[in-house]
Amino acid sequence: MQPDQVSLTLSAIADPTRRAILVRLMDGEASVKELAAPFEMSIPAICKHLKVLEGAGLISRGRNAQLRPCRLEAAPLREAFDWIEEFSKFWDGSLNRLDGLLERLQSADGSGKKN
Amino acid sequence: MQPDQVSLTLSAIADPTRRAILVRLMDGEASVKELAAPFEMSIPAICKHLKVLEGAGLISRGRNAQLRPCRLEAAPLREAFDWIEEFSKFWDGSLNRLDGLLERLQSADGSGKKN
DNA sequence: CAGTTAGCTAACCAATCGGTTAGATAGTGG
DNA sequence: CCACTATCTAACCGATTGGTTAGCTAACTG
Repeated sequence: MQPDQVSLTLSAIADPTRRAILVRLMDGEASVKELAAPFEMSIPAICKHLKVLEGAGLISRGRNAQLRPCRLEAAPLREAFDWIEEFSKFWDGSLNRLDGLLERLQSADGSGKKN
Repeated sequence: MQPDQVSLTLSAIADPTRRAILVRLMDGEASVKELAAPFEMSIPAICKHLKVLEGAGLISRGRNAQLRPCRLEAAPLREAFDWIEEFSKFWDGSLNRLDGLLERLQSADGSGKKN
């Protein structure tokens, strides 16, 4: 059973090395060697991480001479972001986020629906 | 090396079963048996998932007779949410391509500090 | 051309993950 | 006390993960 896109995205960014790579790519394209520089692991290890990121659609690769520059593709993050956001009314404790406020207004307005 | 909290949170919610459990807990507390009901896996498998969620601080457990009710603890999600949010500017527009273009123009224009 | 550089694949390894079954533990209720 | 219910632990298993080294391909460079 192949995993859904949200699972793919979340497990890709669950690794700190891969998160650091994505953060680095916010500054713009980078080659594999450039991406590998800050880490103490081998280039093939970075290649594997890049493959995971590419498999999740979080980066795309170009071609420039013998370089294969990586570019950030943030679109899949949106779905993961939206999933987590559903829980925003449960942190901060007191429903003081806009979402929670709106929900309370709605349920106060309609016929006494839920608790 | 123990993983940081964000990695812990993200890998906990990278699993669809665990995400479904958290969604269920938005409706309120539930026992292990109740949480296990929608799934085709054994109770011990669910126990393991709950242990992962508890280890990430995403649920807390109570005690009520022989029941060990689970309660949603959404606070750790906020950090993960905040991390992803940093990328929001890259997913709504085609801003990232413009950004990359601008950067390439800049580095072509400025001192060739590359590679 | 030969040599160097960038990147990839293959094979291997230990550790972790996600599930199982079997059995232990603890609380409830006749 | 006995039986039942709910939950957890232990031991095991196959698949996946995250890393390694060795060796390959492709493109630039002198």
